[in-house]
Amino acid sequence: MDDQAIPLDAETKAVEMPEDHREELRLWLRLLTCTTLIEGEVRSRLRERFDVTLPRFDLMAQLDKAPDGMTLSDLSKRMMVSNGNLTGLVERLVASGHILRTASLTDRRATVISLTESGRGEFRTMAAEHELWIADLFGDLTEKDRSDLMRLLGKTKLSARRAIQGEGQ
Amino acid sequence: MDDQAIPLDAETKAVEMPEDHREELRLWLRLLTCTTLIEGEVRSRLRERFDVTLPRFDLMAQLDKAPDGMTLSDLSKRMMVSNGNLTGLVERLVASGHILRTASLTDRRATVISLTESGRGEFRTMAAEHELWIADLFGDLTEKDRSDLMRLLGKTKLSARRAIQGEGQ
DNA sequence: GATAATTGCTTTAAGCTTAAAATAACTTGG
DNA sequence: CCAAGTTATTTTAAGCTTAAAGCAATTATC
Repeated sequence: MDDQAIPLDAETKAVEMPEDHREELRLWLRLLTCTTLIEGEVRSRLRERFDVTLPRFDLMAQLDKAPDGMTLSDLSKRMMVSNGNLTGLVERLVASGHILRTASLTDRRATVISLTESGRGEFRTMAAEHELWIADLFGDLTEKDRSDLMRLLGKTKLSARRAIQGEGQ
Repeated sequence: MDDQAIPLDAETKAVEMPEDHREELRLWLRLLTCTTLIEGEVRSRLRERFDVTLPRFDLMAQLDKAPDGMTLSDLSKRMMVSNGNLTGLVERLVASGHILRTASLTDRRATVISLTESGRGEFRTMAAEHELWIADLFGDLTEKDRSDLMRLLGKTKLSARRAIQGEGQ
């Protein structure tokens, strides 16, 4: 920690100098800005157009991909939200008739959640329009931009997972 | 909606066929996943390490960049959150001694928010460590990856803004 | 088969977030 | 000046979100 009087050569500097990571920070902030911007717009359009919240839409989107339903734990992992969060969300969606709870046949702790007929219908209608919004929001990117971005985000995802997994050691 | 018997050539198809935009949708979901993943990790480290929430940290980060303080409206725009949201957040940060409210000299409606001495000190300590976390989370990306990603996200940001601005017409 | 550890879910308390409505202060155009 | 419109902020109601604690059911281990 105490700086020696002896001057450091470039190589030593590269190793010893505390690098600044402002570039990564700016990258993170831009990533966050993009997401917040798009998410906010989608949220507001879902509300205006269908009077539905984003979390509700997200939950239904997961269920639409699982014709036989999913347990709360599966949903929790897929949606990356806490278990307790889902309890309330599911409650409200059951109350509004969009989803159904059934006791699991194989595990008496678990409940299986699935879309009702009308829930699925409503979701599909919203999803079709939602897809167009997304296409428009990303509309100025070329095909190549999109595939490059996809690849780089894939790499980012892996990097983050590595950093997160690695910490517990 | 009724399909004609006459087969469409490729060009006509490209124009008339309702394109599917699953690619853009997957891109959006991946963007969201990356952000959620990183944001969740940062949130949890801030809590464990400094017992502070992400919104509090974000607010202080804005203030640290504005030595003379900012009004609530400025903060609201920068942080992309609602005005009402800030009222409560600011209240709690004042209560904990991190920030200060002063009446604006030029506008009696407005209040100027700024960091206290200790608030700034605490923030800088957290920010230094936070920067290392981010560097680590993005650590598997090369210099080129990062600059490519930065550029593509910049393009995405502009595209989204265009789509959002354009809607009001 | 009994004990221990894990898993699935709910509850709780606290805080975050939004949209919408309300209040107060400022600005602008006659 | 003054009415009309805008801007800065707060309040409200509803819902979202998390972490942590707790309970019940399952799985693993001996």
